[in-house]
Amino acid sequence: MSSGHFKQDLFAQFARVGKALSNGNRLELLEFLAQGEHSVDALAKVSGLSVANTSQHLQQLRQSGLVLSRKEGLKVHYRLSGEDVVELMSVLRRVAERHLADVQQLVQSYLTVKDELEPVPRDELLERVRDDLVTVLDVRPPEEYAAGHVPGAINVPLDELEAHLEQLDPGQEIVAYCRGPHCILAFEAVARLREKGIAAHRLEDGFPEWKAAGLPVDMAG
Amino acid sequence: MSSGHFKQDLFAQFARVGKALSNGNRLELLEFLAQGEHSVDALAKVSGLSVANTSQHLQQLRQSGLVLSRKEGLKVHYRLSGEDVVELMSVLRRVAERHLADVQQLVQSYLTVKDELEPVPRDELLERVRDDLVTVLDVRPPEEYAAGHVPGAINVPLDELEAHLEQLDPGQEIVAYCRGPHCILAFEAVARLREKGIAAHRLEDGFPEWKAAGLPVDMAG
DNA sequence: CTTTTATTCAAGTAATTTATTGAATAGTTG
DNA sequence: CAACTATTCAATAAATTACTTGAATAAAAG
Repeated sequence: MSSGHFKQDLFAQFARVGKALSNGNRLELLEFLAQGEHSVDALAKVSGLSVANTSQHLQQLRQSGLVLSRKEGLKVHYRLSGEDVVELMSVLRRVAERHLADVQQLVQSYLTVKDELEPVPRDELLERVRDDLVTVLDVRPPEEYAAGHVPGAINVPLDELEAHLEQLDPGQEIVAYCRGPHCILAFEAVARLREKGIAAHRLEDGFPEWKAAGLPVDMAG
Repeated sequence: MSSGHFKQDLFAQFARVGKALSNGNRLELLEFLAQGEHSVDALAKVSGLSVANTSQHLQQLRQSGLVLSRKEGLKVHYRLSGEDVVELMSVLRRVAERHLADVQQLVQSYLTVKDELEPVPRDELLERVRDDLVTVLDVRPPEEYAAGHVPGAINVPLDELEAHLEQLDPGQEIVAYCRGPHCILAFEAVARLREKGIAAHRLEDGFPEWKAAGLPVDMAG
């Protein structure tokens, strides 16, 4: 049993997962799936890809083991195959951010205020939520909020931020989060709140990382 | 500043790292690099690839930020750009093993004894080493052992195992490790030792994971 | 049973990737 | 400086990937 091929076969299998991560559009689809289950055409809409193309990418993801699908009536719903996929994406992000100058440049030019925002670590937020010291804002679309959110968080999509300003306790600190560590929505929300003189911070990562860390999650209402 | 392209640009960058992981030969090179620094032709030899091909793969890995290089005389030495790359490989492995049936099958058919070996977790080994309760065997080639190993470990390449048998305290438990969680050397060593009636176990992962976890490491001698 | 909707399939094209080969470069050694 | 060694570069062929287009399914609704 020449085990000489074993190593190569095994690495070839690992490479299947690597291949799934080798395309930007697939990574974007994975980030949407990390927010919760989505149908093919919902994913096609948010990603801006054609339906056929989206379907093909999703099938590749399924073959690589990163997602699972479920048919319900006309629709096919895709979801991540486990929380470990969120962890894989997180580590991929971190490695890229640490070792690729282009990523550092992109983050700097689009998320300029990054350093000034003093992001709040997950555990710290959890404590402050328990002690009722902060108002937590979920700035994602309502569907994603409904599929799961940080306990006690209020869903305020970015374009409704101004309308909700008056309902917020101006004395209490605000922490905003969205899809992930590089999601601009939370950055933008914090920037706008600070313009109004409100003490606002950003959660270090987004909801998927919160959930993957095993922290408590609220659904729907 | 239409930030609409930001997300796509960012994911395209992350995909550069994914691309680096999308080829089995590159993953094998990364595993060798996780044992320590290596020159191009050393990597070409161990991987069985042509020198030119190896060089090109290494350049791709460098462009993706996963490895760094250093020229010394005629030789160019490549190394991982950080311990986070080891973590990325670990998570990739774990995800593939958990969600790809083909991987489970491969592991089962080549590492059949896997379940019987009762792998020892890192922290547990560290304790037992401190209390001098175990003999630790590093079954990798001498060069890799020299570049770093578990403190107190004895370097016994697999083909010298029989010769060293008599030097081992038959009463004391043995823990063997090699390059990583799927490296056959340690599996093989444990199997042979057990045939001789010696109590032997396998370290859960290999040396790179031990080092990446921040546990103590000995060099050379 | 026809129409509509959501998804997949199949075919085709352009672009990219992998590995091979032989030449080019840079540093070392006799 | 001529010969040698380690690495990279450049050109190529074969295979794979990404996306588009239009047709094929399959379930639901009229």
